[in-house]
Amino acid sequence: MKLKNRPPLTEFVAITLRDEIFNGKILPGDRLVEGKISERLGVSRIPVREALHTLASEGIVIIEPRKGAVVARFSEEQIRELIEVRATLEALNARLAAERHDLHQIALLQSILDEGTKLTEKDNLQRISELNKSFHDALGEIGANSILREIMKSLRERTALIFRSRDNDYIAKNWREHEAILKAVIAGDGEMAALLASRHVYSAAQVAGKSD
Amino acid sequence: MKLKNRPPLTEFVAITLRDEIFNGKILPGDRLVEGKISERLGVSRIPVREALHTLASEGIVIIEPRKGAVVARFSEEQIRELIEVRATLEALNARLAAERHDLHQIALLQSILDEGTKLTEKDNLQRISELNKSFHDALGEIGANSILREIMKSLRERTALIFRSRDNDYIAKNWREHEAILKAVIAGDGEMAALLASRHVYSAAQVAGKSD
DNA sequence: TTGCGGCGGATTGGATGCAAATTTTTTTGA
DNA sequence: TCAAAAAAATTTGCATCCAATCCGCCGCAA
Repeated sequence: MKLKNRPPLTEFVAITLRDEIFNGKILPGDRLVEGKISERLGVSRIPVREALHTLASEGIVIIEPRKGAVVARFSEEQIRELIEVRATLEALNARLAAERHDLHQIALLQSILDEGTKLTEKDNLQRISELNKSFHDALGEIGANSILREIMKSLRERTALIFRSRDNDYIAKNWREHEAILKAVIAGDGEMAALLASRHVYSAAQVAGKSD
Repeated sequence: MKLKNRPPLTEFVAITLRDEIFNGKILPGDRLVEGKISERLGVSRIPVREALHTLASEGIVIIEPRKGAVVARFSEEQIRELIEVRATLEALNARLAAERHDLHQIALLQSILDEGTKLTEKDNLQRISELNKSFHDALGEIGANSILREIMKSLRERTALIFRSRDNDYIAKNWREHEAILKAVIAGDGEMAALLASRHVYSAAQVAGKSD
């Protein structure tokens, strides 16, 4: 079969920009000027415009009519709100995963967790960050609610934009919490899984937030 | 004097299409061809494309690269998922509203409900449908979580796309449930408000779903 | 100095045109 | 007769161009 399916430029632009935003090359509040970006990436403004629209729908950039696009900045209030919603949805997802109780997928989750637990000892931050995503992805797949998954993806992206700090203590704590959530899921204890997942979000937010 | 702040055409197109979709002029599964729409509305394809993207981000149309846009159709599975997520978030919002307990805004909500309760007796469907929206909007404002509000807007649009049937019994039942939710909010009983709001979603889904 | 109004560059909104891909129709071959 | 291949017609993706608008700068007057 032919693999002609060339990905649209707009997607390339969206991926590139998302990457630059999450890697800190473009900072919250920075303007995203269509002309500059199109020139830099060697495409016309059209795919850039569409990519900006896509990023806007994901909530990581804000477009104001006739003003242009800027990387989203979140007020303290919005951060609180984001956490609140995300905690609720992570809880829902964890509950669904626990109630579904698919042994095969749980095994996958367990393997991811095992690797992560080992890695916390030699702090390979890059790999752990990947595993962090894998953990959530897998949990989302088990929860098996595509609507939920889509919404949480957007919420995670936005929180990732806010919380970038990662120290070793945090990573270890993070994995202990993941482990606890997994155990509840394995045990089929939906209530517990939900509670832990919710607290996990608040806990992560607290670590990343202003130190007091 | 000067017509500043002229709304972008893309917005006009988006509103028009949304309207046509919700009024059944365009049905789920129908193709949305850029050229046809642009010709029909007397604009170029560019604003149409952007409008389609906007609708896609709201989940009411599906865009496949190089294939075009189609009004979203939902599988039984996706409907179940939609209800599940929406119930959880409506519950969260009701709880937040109850806990917030803003007397001024509660009065507004009460007035909306009073009108609705009267109207159920003379079944003015159009007005009631508007009030239904007002009720949810107001509750969302009291809940005061902008992130949540945005997500629920999208979820409600999608469920509205699915559940169109309205008979008088349903409307009366609907308002009784709204009333119960309101009372819980007024009493500041977050748990109860959450529970009722969640059940309300399932109840509405059941009425609208396949009759058994 | 400070506020105000207009001027010019920068930037977004929208139109048009064309190539590539997709869908539909027609033709062809068993 | 019908399925597969080829051709035609749609339709999308993208580039380029023009108009409308915004923003900062400057001069000017109070």
